[in-house]
Amino acid sequence: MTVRTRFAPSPTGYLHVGGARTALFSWLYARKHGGTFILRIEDTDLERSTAESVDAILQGMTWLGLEYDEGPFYQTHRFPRYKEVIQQMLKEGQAYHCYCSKERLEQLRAEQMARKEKPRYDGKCRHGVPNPPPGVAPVVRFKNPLDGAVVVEDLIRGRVTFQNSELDDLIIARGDGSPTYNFTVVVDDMDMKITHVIRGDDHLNNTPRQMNMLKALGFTPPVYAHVPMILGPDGARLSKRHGAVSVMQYRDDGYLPEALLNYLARLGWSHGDQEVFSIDEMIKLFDVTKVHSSAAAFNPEKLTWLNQHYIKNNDPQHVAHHLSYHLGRHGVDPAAGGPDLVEVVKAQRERAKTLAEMANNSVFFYKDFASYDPKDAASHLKPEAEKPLKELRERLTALPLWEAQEIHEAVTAVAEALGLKLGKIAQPLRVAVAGRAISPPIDVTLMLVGREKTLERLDAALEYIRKQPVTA
RNA sequence: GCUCCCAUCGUCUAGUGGCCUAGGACGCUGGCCUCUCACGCCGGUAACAGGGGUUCGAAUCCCCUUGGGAGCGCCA
Repeated sequence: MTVRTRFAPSPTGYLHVGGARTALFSWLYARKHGGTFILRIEDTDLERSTAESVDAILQGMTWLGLEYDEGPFYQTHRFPRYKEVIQQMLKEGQAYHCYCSKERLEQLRAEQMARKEKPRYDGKCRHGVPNPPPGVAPVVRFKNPLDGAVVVEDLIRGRVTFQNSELDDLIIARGDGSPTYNFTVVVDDMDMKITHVIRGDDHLNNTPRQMNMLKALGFTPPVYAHVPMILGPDGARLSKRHGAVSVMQYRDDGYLPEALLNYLARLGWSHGDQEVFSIDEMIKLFDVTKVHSSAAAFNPEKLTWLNQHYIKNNDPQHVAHHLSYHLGRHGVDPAAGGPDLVEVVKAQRERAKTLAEMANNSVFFYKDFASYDPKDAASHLKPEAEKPLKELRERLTALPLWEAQEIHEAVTAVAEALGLKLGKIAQPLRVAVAGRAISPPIDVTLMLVGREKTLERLDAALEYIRKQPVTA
């Protein structure tokens, strides 16, 4: 039997990290077993579904690299099929028309709540309605078994038993004939021959109903795995007020997709003490069976640590590709001139936790800065820096080769000649060239900035120093 | 309220009856390295929710309590 998994988001917003995690788990499961991963858009809620959300979800999946083998299938395109199955169930007596008004249902619920009972449909129309009230468009309800139990052998939760007496006859088609969620899921999982349903555990309580319908339709239910939800750092359900929950927000904040994937996989799951997993390792080692059954809190610091790890250790070429997107947001096109981006990545990779940070710290390689960092200029571009900088300017101008090694020698030579510590000269130089006291090693920095720009900025700094009012 | 689920450092986790004076990682923190910022390296901090059992022996098995979560829609 070929494994077939699916990710079935409803397009009512962006792809959030919780959805990304269940998508990842489904994808991993399919890849691990040489199966098929299907994307299905559950857009039956016409009110809330939007085309923009579909795009956002697709974009998120693409950025993460979770490519699907089939789909996207849209439930709104499948209404004829749902109608067909509803007719069939009606004909076979597995479903029935219910004429109860919303008012009666509401009252019923209120009464049951008042009696401290679990609110549920009382089955009034289950055995037929002799005189249907005129003008009422009936809904269709599934005839749930009255007794017995449904046992879910959940890959993560283990055996979970539900008594049928706890379940009521759910509505599978609305008054206007449109199918409801729990029903479309059943038909789709059946038609798409889904073998493993990996989804959020908010669906665990829906599972027995879905299994009952599947059985009524003569289909063997798939294997289920309900993954616990993600909590915010404060232990409450992860939501917007915790900050970034959208996958694309993480891209814009400077995270690498593999870092997010690694973090998400490791959240609620582990393989011994291993923290870092390449995609291939995840496919090989990930075991949905070993996912914790308790909810896990999202820890942004650890994600950031992983991101830093990947920035530092991934192929610089790959990092550069993602970095150029962030430089673009600063109005810089690294392909249009300036130092080789890959070299910039190599110089910066150990000093950035995110690509947004790296981009921010790298624009000076490509673009002149408008002003110095005030504090750094005040502490380093002082009169006493004038002499070493002038001296340095001469040596740099005379350098036969513009290489880090030569530059380094020139800088140390000036320091020695003037009896200064390296920092006394490297820092003013750094501020002159980078605009502030933070940059890669000074020789590498100058090398990347280039001789022409370096001398230009050195002159500007000298000029700046001369223009400062002479104070103590 | 009812049904279902969950419970090891602040967080993610290892642990499946003796290897546990509970291990790793993030974070925080002391130190080293150092031209800045960092990286790196060495060290420290901190947990089995509580109570009963079972057992020679329990973080590991059972029960209760407490605490948390989800579901109970003509939403998905």
